[in-house]
Formats: sequence, structure tokens, C-alpha cells
Amino acid sequence: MSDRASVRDVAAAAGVSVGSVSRVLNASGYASPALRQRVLQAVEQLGYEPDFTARHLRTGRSRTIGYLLPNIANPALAAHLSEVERLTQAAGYSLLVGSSERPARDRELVAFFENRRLEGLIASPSFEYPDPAESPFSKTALPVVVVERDLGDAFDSVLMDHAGGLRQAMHYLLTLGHRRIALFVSGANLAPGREKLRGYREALAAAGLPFDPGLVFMPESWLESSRDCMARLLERPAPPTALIALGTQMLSGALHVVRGKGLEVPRDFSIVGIGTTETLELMYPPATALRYDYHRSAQVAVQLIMDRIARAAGPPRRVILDWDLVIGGSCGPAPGR
Amino acid sequence: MSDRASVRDVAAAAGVSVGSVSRVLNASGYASPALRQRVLQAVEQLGYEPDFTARHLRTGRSRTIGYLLPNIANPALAAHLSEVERLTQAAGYSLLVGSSERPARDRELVAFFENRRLEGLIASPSFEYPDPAESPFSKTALPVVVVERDLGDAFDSVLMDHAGGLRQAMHYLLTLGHRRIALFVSGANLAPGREKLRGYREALAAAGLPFDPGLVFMPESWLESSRDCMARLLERPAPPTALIALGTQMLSGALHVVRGKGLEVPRDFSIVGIGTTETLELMYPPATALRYDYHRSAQVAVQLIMDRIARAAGPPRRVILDWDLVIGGSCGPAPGR
DNA sequence: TTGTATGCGTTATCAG
DNA sequence: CTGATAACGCATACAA
Repeated sequence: MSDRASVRDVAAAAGVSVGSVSRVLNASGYASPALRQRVLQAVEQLGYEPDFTARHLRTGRSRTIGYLLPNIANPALAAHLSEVERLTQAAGYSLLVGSSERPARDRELVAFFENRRLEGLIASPSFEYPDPAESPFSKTALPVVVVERDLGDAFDSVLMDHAGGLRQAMHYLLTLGHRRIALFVSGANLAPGREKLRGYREALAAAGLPFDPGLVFMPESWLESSRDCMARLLERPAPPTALIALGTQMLSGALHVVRGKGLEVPRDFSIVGIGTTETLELMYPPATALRYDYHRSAQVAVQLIMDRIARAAGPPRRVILDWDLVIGGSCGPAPGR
Repeated sequence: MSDRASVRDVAAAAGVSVGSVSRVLNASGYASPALRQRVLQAVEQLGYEPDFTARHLRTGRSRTIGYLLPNIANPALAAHLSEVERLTQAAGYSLLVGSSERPARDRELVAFFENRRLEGLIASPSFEYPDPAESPFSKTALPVVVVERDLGDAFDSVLMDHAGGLRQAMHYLLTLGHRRIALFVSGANLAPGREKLRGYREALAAAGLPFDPGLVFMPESWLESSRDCMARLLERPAPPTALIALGTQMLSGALHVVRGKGLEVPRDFSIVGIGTTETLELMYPPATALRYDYHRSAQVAVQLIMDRIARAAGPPRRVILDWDLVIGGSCGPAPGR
């Protein structure tokens, strides 16, 4: 009773041929009710289940997709990954995860996924290849869906409208009378960061305000603390009265400094967070924030990859999702107004 | 140039047999330098790479392990998963993730992993089977390493010493003069929660203090907010002066209420957090906390599963890791002392 | 030292 | 409608 039963065992037990077993189980071709009955019974009795690997080898379908991302520990990515996993499982697929923070590793992983004959790949690499043709993703036959990266329009992609989100947040703060608004976001080298900066600048321009690079803190890593930068900003003769910040290290670090200075939120200083509900809940008071709908993004990503797997043809699709500005208690009128 | 090359193509190109190609590539058996040379050249030229699936089918080694966990979005689990992924990749293995929050799904996933012939399984199920023999993990031939769960001593396991950690935290607060200390942790039904409660009670007993169940809030989910409970506690004639709380929703919710009451941390109220450094960084002031060393836990888990894969024999090993109590700025002497 | 042949567990294509 | 049998791509025991 140690080894698993194979088709042959089932065939023997049912007194039929292996072909018939396969036909019954896959509902391919016809089988008489009597034969069908005997096969099913033998299957039941032996607890037979077709071996996934052998089936994969034969059919060429691995029923597995890969997810390439920089770092699973990043809360926003973990949330997204979590949803993707749920949805892929629901669709009868498995999820192989691979983390990479270097182009060389990106290449390795893609080659690896390819070698394992995955059916598709969801990718959110840590490096945004300036020349799309140079990216490992354009050299593979694997269907690829790009998440939150700009790798040209040769790929299906799902992105948040970061620029639009920032315009919303800025509009809100500007309406409250703020004129010096700091921006702390990570990823100067990636689309989410770049686009946020663009939205920020556009909102300033639309309001006829100058752009002050000194108010922007944009390190590469999401783990970076913004304490020093915030401290310097508050030393200025005309310090910012509001901040828009990514809701993990960026936001908390800044918050510590603001409060350490004796400033009270939202009376003396206003804050708009950016992130998942879960992360932002940790703030006190509950932040007014651009809420990242990772649930929706994951849903679109899985939909796109499944569509692409089902029928490879068709032009690339680019889905852009809006941000929700959720009003909390961390913003007030600009001081002295 | 569409399809991939197979051993046969390589053999043909090199003018040798498929057996020789395989032998050269796997360094099994001998091959003359000349033949070796020709094979390698053909491999290079065709960009040949042995198909993983076919190799798996033939050798029986899938070089893949599974990770079963309740929810990837839980920051502590995501951090652990992230480390496990890094380490398994480094060991030449892939990681298949599956999330499950119900016993039925646990069973499905185990069956699925088994069917895919994974070589091992790291499991941290959401349900702690009271009768170990009834768990899906005891019915599988797969090597299993259990993380943060008590599923009996038939499995390799890696656990944190939750009771010991809580004794440390309690000792610290008791030394500061606190006598009414609240405890907010999740998972009454799982080892981490149960053990924390045990440590809490042991510390009380050792100090000759009575156990007040009213001071303990222990919901099942880590997402639960503790606001209402905290609010009620502060209404009591003799409210708690300190709190030990899990560093996500539990902690932040309580903190909101404490501050909403006009109490200042750590002057009027002391707090010890429990969680990862990243999560606890979000607090202000930086919390004194039991820091979860997920890096170490992941390392041990991967080590155990790899050992078990290499040689299945040997008695189960149980590794228990200590907590670090990191002193921050969220604790002070008990008020009125 | 190298080539040949068999089988891993399936599915699919044939005859019958 | 059903039963042999080939083939997926590889590794390996055995023969040469």
C-alpha cells in the first residue's frame, strides 16, 4: 500500500485497457455505461489520481503560472500576491513564486520558469528595462502580464493611475489651503514612483504653484526611512504644512519626526498616506489616504493571463486602475488660515 | 527556431547517442574528452536545457517544495514566506505556495502537493488538529515541517518560545511597577496564542498576582480590531496601566483608543508590541517589543526540510527559538509610583 | 568508452 | 465502442 496506483493498476483492477481508463476520466471519446461504471469503481477503490507530472509531460500543459516580484515581504506586494494566489488556485492553477531584485536574477527566473514550462508569468520586476527589447520578458515565448511596471506596450499590463491618484490627493490638500506639500515615495526608477511625481507636478502646475525639488524625497527602496529628510524640512524657514507619503517606512518615519517636533496631526500638519487599508490602519489618527485596491489589480492580472493562455492571439491590453482617496482624520486646513 | 531542442537534437548535432549526451550533462558514467567536447559544443549551439518535467518524471525528483499557510497578506507570514523562498531558491528548489483557511482546503492542498510529487512541505495551517492522527499532514508520505503550530511530536517543527517571550515582557513590565497588564493577541485556538497566554499567566503566578480574564483579549483573527475592548478596559475603576499586544491591528486599535482618552505613551500608559521590526517601526514612539526573528525561523524550517529530504530517517526534531525583547520608548514606570 | 533499449505515467492515435 | 501501442523528454541498466 506504499506506492500510488497508476492507470495500469486501475485498468487491471477494472479488467479494461489503459486507454479506456483515460477516456472515462477525461471524458474524451465514448465509453459504455457498463465500462464506465467498472472504471469509476476501480478508481474509487484504489484511490487513483492521475499523476500531474506525467500528464504535463504528455499534454504540454503545466497548469502553473509564475509570479516574479522583487520582495514578498513588501506588504503591498504580499497583499497582491495573496490575491493572485487565491484566484489562480480557484482557476485550477498553481502558483510558483520567485523573487528577484536584479536583472541577472530576472533572467535566471524567466529561463527557469520557461524550462518548467509554466503557462504564464505575472511579472513586476525590480528593474524597469529602458529598452524593452532588452528585457528578459520580451525574449520569452511565455505569456507575460506586467504589473505596475512600464515595459512598453508589447505586454499585457495592469497599472494604477498613480499620476491621477496624486492629482486627487494634491487637489484635496490644495483645497484645504496647503501650499507647501512634501512628497515621500519610493522607487524613483520605477513607474509607480515616476508617475506619482508627474501627478504631483501636474497638480502644482495646474494650481500655478512652483515645483520645489527640496520637498520631494524619493529613495529607491520602500524600506528607507524618511526621518532625516523630514527633520531637515521642518528646520526650513517655511516648512511644509502637509505631506503625501507611502504608507510604510516613509510615512511612519516622517510621522515620528513631526510629532517629535511637537506638531499635532491634523491641527499643525496634514498627512495623506498611500497604501493598503491594512497598513494605513496602523496610523493614528486613521489616515486620509490613497487606498491601493490590490484586490482589483490582482483580479485583472489573473484575468489577463488566463485570457492570454486560452487564446494567445490579440493585441496587448493595458488596464489602468483608479485610486480611491479615502478621507480619514489626518488632514486639516493649512495652519494660519 | 520555435521549439526547444531535446536530447535527441543535441545527439544528432554532436553525432553521438542520446545516452552519451545525458551522461556528459549529468557527469554520470565516463565520457572521453573528445566526445565530451562535441556534446558541450552542440549544447551550447542549440541552447539546450534538459526539460524539468521530463527529468522529474524519470528521476522522481521534482525539486520543489510547498508552503501551506493561512494568508499571505499577514505581514508576519509574508516575511517568513519571503525568507523561505529565498533560501529554497538558493538550494536549487522552487516554491509552490498554497493558502488555506479551512481543514477541507488543507486536505485538498496536501493531496495536490502530493499529486505534484513535491519533495517536501512546510506547513502552518490555520487549524490545529486536536487529534494529530486526523490531520492531513500525518496521512501523507511527504516530509513535513510544521511552523508555529503544535501538531504533536511526529513532525519536525520550528516554533517560537511564546511562553518564554511573554514571561520576559511581563517581567519587564512588572519590574516597572505595573500590576494590571492587558494582553491582546490573536489565535486563541493556535499554539502561538495559547502559549503566549500560558507565559502571561505563569509570569503573574510567579509574581503572586491574580489572573484577571477581563484583561485578556484573544480573538481568532489577526485582523480583529481591539478598539472596543480597550475602550471598555479604560472605563474600569482600576484600568490597566500597560498592554502587551500583537503588532498589527491589535496594537494600533488599542493605541488609538488610549490616545483618544488623552493618555500619553509612555507617561500614562505602557505598551509592549509583538511582531516584526518592520511592522513595529510604524508605531510612535518606537515600541518596546518582542521581535519576531522570522529570518531565523525560516532558516531553520528550510534546513529541517532539506535534511529530511536528503535522508528521511531519524526522529522528528523540534526547534524552539527565543524572542528578543527590544527596548524602545513605549514603556515607563507605572503611573503613581 | 559508447550505443541501444526500456520505462517513468499519461494521453492520443490508431486499428479492430 | 474498446484495446493495443506510440510518444512526450529524459535517465539508466545493459550490451557492445
